[in-house]
Amino acid sequence: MLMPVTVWRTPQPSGTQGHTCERCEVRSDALFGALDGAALERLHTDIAASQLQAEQAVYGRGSPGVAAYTVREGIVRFERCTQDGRRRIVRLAGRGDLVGLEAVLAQPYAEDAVACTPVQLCRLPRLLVDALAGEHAALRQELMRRWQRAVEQAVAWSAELAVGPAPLRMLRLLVLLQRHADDGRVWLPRRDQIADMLDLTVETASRLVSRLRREGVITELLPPRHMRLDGAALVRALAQAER
Amino acid sequence: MLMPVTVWRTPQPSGTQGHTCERCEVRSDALFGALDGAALERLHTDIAASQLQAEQAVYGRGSPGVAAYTVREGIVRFERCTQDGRRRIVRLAGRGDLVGLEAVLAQPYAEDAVACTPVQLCRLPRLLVDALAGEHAALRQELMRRWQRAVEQAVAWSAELAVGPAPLRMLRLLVLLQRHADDGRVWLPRRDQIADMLDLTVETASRLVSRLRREGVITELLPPRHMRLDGAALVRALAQAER
DNA sequence: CGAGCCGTTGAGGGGATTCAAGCTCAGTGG
DNA sequence: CCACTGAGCTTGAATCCCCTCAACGGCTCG
Repeated sequence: MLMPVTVWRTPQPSGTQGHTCERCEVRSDALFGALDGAALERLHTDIAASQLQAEQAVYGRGSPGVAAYTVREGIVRFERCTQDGRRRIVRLAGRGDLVGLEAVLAQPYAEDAVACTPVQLCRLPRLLVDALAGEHAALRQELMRRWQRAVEQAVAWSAELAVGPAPLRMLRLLVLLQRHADDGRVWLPRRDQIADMLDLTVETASRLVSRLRREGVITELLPPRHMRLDGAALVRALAQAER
Repeated sequence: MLMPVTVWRTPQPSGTQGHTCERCEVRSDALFGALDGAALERLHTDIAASQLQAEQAVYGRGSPGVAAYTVREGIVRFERCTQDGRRRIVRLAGRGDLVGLEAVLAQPYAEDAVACTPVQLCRLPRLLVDALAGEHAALRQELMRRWQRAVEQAVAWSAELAVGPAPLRMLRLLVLLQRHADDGRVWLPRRDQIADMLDLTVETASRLVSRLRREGVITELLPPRHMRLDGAALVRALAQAER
């Protein structure tokens, strides 16, 4: 099943292989930011950069974890199904985030990971990460920090997006999406995706978006799935909704 | 503020210091299960066992993380406050779980951790864990596994307990509590705590418990905060609620 | 006893869902 | 060219679930 290519402002990668980790634009955020030049030199020949279109899978729940991925550009979502078969979106990852950490433990992936926008990734094979972690204590430290961050994001998701009245949850989602903004253009999920993030029905999600559009908080852009956010109006709406 | 001591069936520790990690009843589940006898010997003189009453704090959000804790007995909850000041319970830990992992990274604790029942803990100072982790790769591996488990539990909480109709969420909570059962006696949280776990009001929580009691799923025991669960009835109720 | 905490139950209202219809837009094939 | 189709989104009306507000009972403790 092939998805239509949505136009999205992403810098083109110089190739699937030819970038150097030393000059990586997300190096300071990324896992290997902790390493020195020599280790990086050895490293970047083993790392493959890949690019995915929106709605393509990064990996699937249950498949053997052979690599983790650094998100260089774009947004990735984590999906899971409840026991009664309804899909739930449980977390988002953006630029600089590390996804599929369980691969480092040689465990199968715990969730489905899917690209929300066109996405650029760096593939970090387990064996490579293992080898480097054996030598570099700083890398081990950084790995553990990543895990801790994942815990905090998961907890924040359930403490912020899963509770309270629907309009408030929607506003909090907008705040989160704004953090992944690309030069003022913010990703606006499809209505059924919003519904699966906030535990709503498509209809309610649609009503909420419509209201925010009328109030000027959201301005939908072309192509679809893009918006501009009025930060001030968002803050105002939040302050009012939290009372 | 001192809490009344509720009677709860817990094996008494032999002392605050004198246990040997080698014979620890949770060793196979615990962090240091990965270590050999010699390392354990050196270890157990540095580890302090402590006992908390129900509702006593293990640690508080923001305070400097100087130690992680292994739960030897009892249940610990993690609390957090939303921006609008309402309390939320975001996760539970039980026998064999490791809490306060962020201390290993010398980070402040991310949440409040509070004993739900009388609790026995082993205190693992950061410096000790750091030192051992430097020497033993197996321990590092186990630490990372713990982090991964924490992520999965946090995700499961928001995917299972935070979504769907209230009766269903309540039943799923019972399933979770059952896993922490102590010889058939299951901890039954106070109504306001149930409310903070499932994002309900106290009244709704009370109504749900009452209904389950009438239906025979729950039998409340003395002293308060104890119950017996009818597993078969629970499964039946779940099957019906998930349709 | 009175006060306060914890739990329970009822009545009423509001917010989200359900059910239903209709819209726009892109792709398809006559 | 245009009818037809399906996906995504929107809107309305009716229903239902959970919240709000309120009162009350049991219990412990000062």
